[in-house]
Amino acid sequence: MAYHHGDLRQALLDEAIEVIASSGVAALSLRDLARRAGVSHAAPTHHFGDKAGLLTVLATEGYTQLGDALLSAPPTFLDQGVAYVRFALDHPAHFEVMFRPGLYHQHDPSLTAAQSRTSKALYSGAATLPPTGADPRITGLAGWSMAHGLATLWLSGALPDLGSDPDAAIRAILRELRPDFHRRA
Amino acid sequence: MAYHHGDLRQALLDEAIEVIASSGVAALSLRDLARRAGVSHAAPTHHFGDKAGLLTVLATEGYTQLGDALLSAPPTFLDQGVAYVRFALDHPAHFEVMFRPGLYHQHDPSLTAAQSRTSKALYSGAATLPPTGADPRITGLAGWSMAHGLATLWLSGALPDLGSDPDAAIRAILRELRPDFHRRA
DNA sequence: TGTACATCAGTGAACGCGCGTTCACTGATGTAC
DNA sequence: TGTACATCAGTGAACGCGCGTTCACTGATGTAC
Repeated sequence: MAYHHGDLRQALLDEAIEVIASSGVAALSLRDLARRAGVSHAAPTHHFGDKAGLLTVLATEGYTQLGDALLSAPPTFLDQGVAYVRFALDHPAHFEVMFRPGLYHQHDPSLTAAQSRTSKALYSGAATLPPTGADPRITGLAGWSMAHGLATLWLSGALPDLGSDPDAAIRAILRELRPDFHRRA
Repeated sequence: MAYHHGDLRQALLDEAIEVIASSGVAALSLRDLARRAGVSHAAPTHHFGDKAGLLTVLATEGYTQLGDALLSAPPTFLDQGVAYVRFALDHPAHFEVMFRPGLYHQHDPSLTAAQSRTSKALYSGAATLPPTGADPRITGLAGWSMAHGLATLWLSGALPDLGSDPDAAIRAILRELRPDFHRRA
């Protein structure tokens, strides 16, 4: 094996994603990542500074990718909601880390930039719902809560089996917010 | 100090709730609990067998109390939804443990009994919403997702400040599911 | 009322473990001339 | 084309730590007679 790994940084991130997705972030250790990458246990420090540094990278990646997904979906609550839940199911490791701010460097500049971009996209999605007299911020929170709760319950294994077409199930559930509107559309 | 603590079991549970609420379940250790209770570090084993045993007790308590809260609230989606979110905010430690089944003994009989009682209560709440043509199970999941997502986002600190009357904010958000129905009522 | 004995609750020492981080180091790579 | 040198990436030993669990034990409590 060569002394230089080639792309150790990315390899460590990939391993971390795998570990978190299958065993949760609590099971993550730098030494284990190094072991999996076939490298000495002190090597990761070189790329991330410390453990929180590695998780900061994952959180930033997560916010960026979620932002991309939201911005490239059709600008309707339903499509963006599906995109949100899909992101969580497809990238459970990123999703888990993102919502545990205690684990990473919350004030990292590129992290906060990604966060604010994503939260703007989030609110613009809910803004496409028809007004009902309520404060639109309330409507936005309702939509976000619904998508987030669905994703969270799904990932925690609390949901009953939803059949063979998860996307259809997600859509059907989200549609319950303002059923008349979506039926018309 | 007396050799016998008096009610060490409950004292350890109380300390655990405090630690989890303020630092997360990842920060929980049996040795730390023993230290806080002023007792030798091997004492907890005596009452809970192992760490997962202690968390099983917390999860069971949580499901029981959540079930109580749901069953004693008025039988409407809105009231039960508020009860759900309130439970999460008032008992964050229980709530956190409940939805991390990897941490406790999932097949403990009194745990599973509490769980099934609570999930029945949960579905009966959403069943009070007016039918819209959708499978009622779908409507139930929509309502549950919304309450759960709101609680989760709130606890993770992701939400913007919701003002001085949290209960009103919760109600306003949950009302966005079927606004017409609730307005009429 | 007194005594023997079983049971229960908590002790403290020891086990083996994996962890994050620091450190002086060495091998590999790339650049300047 | 060759050489000196700086920089970079990874090594491996060591640090100090807290953890869960096991174990033989002892002090306290309660019960039977």
